[in-house]
Amino acid sequence: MVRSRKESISACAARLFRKRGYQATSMRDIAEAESIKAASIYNHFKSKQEILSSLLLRMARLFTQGMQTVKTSGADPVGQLEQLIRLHVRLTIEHTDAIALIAGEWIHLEEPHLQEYRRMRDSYEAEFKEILNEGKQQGLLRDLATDIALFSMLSSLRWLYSWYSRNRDYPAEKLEEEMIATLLGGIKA
Amino acid sequence: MVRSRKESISACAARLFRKRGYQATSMRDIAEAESIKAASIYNHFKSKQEILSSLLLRMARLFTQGMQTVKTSGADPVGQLEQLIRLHVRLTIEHTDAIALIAGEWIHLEEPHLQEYRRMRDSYEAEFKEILNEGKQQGLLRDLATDIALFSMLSSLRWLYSWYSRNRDYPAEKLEEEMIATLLGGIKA
DNA sequence: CAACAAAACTAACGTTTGTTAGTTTACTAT
DNA sequence: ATAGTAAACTAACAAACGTTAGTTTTGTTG
Repeated sequence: MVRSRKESISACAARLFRKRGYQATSMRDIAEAESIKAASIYNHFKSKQEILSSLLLRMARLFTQGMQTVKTSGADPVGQLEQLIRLHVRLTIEHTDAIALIAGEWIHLEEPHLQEYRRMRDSYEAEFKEILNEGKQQGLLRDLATDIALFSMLSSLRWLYSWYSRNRDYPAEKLEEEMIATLLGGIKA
Repeated sequence: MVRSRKESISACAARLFRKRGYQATSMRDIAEAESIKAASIYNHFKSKQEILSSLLLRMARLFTQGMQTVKTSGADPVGQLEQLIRLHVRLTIEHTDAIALIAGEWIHLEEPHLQEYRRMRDSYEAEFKEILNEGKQQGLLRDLATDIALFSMLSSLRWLYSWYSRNRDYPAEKLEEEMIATLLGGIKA
């Protein structure tokens, strides 16, 4: 499989943005890692900002699509939560660098990308919360402060990239099961 | 209570570093927010880097001291975990901006501060893990992958500042109890 | 082989940045 | 009052940044 120069720049930028931060990574840094000159990047991206926004919005779209799949799966709330955990684990493994940017680097998005990103993130979290509430209502989840449970789950899932980076040999399947046990074990009725 | 200019600059920088990131915050930004000129900051700090490192190392020291208090308290492992959760909640409430920097901005620390920060963080996490292992050994905690449970708890605690910023009116006492229920509920035997 | 487009290059621009040097103002202690 | 220190100021520099313009190389297509 041949990876286009554009994709290669994207992956490279994701790695550097993650390691040093968006602002601390210069176009010259990215170019050097690609063995080209900074000006050449502008044949593929119209700005540094576009590199960041394309990375973040792609991840946001993958999560949004994943949520749609889960909600139309017909599973009960607990089953849906399991599917969401698997979604996070898989995206984390497949896009470790890009997903790391979700934790902090999204603040460097400029308009109109920032608004779009926030909208998708907020929708995702709202739908996640809905599933938790439904589970509680159906008696499948024990009584708990929904927004604290939500924030707690999302924190762990958001941070997973960091743990996975230090444990790359951990089998995906096993990681999914452990995450489900850890995150759902405490809230199931 | 009079807050010295130095403390005022620290608090101001923490707020800006959190909002825009360390690299994206200029000395002129901090100065303007303090209604002084950038050069005047150098009467209180010898560099921008020193502002960041003083903020982060202070928080690291507070956590290290808290851990020491907990370990010498004589409580059983579950009691110690409860105390640690309370520690995180309190420090989060008292130092919301500075604690937010722990999530991502520490990567901008330069040597030798970076090494010192990492050492304290790693020690803290190792001692946290020890308590989990002891709890498991004493049959107080159910069987689980210790490092995944550890990472999951720390993720939630690290992210707490974000939730708290959107829910500043939530009573501290109640937040402590909810966090204990959510984080320990799933792992107690 | 000729023609064209894609993608690399060199060179330079205007800004912004952290920091320094030197000077002036404000406050405090004798 | 005066001396001395702390903390503000003005002015400037050298480096690094994102980006642009214009040119050359590379690769493909008729």
